[in-house]
Amino acid sequence: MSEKNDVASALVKLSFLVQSVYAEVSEASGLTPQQAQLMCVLCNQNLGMAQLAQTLGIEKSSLTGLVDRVEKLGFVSRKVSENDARSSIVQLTKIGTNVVLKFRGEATAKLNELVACMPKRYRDTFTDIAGRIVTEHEVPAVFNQVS
Amino acid sequence: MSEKNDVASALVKLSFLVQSVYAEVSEASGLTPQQAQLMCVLCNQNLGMAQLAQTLGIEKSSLTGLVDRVEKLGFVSRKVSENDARSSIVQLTKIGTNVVLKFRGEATAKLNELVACMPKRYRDTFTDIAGRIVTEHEVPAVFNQVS
DNA sequence: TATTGTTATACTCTATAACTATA
DNA sequence: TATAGTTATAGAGTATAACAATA
Repeated sequence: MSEKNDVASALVKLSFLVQSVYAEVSEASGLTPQQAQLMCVLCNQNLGMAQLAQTLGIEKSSLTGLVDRVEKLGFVSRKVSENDARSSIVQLTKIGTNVVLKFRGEATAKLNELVACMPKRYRDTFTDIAGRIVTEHEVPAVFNQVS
Repeated sequence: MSEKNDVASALVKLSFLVQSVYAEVSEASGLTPQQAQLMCVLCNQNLGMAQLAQTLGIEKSSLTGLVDRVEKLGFVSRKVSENDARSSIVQLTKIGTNVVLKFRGEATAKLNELVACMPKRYRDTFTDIAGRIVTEHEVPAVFNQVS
């Protein structure tokens, strides 16, 4: 008995497929997926380490090294908060902004290719349903808009 | 301009949501996601290290440690191939089989919950479309059937 | 000589616990 | 005392390069 019609199986396979695209495009930008995710979060907002860790769903101590490495690449920088001398605000650099925009563009293109084989009507339906699923659950910020 | 209707964005968010469920259920079984994936692949077939590495998309040298750790947990075992003395065949142990079946059951349940809020008609449509997407692309084996 | 698998080494990501500095 | 962030330490996952054993 095949399970091609099993929702769970479809979700898992699809998610691994998308993750592989995400990883591939990250690498093409010289980033790990986690670094790309970090930079995507910072597209919209400059955040302190604590907020950033919470947004990414990792410990502050884990974030320290992650930011260190991306900072060493020159894509983000820390600045001391004006309101609170304890707080480090992390922000994209000029180069970092370009890198993440390129990343987002390429990822979007590759993901669109993934569904390009389907009729538009199907794509719209799929997008609608997928959108409903994610809006009804807590989803980590991973692909923020530059708005 | 919101991008709720953007396919790429929906795909990424959905994939991270599914990955978080996969990770959560793995942990509940005392496994890392990679260990769970390894065991899922072995549900259907006993494989040599080279084939297993290829299936998982990692280097043989990376697989050595991964199998070591799962073997230490008692969930898989290596046996020398009868045809080729160089080859180690990896197989699930009795306990390992129970663990992976439990993992699969819980993951399936949690993933079904994810779409439980949607009318059946929508779920079926979504499953159909997602199934088409993955069948038209190379998807790593991550949720094999026990058949 | 080619293939199978392991070892050595290095790096990224992650967590927990302990710490410093500031509020 | 509580919060922001870092450091120390440990372990998992990964890759590359070099190696041993077998085909």
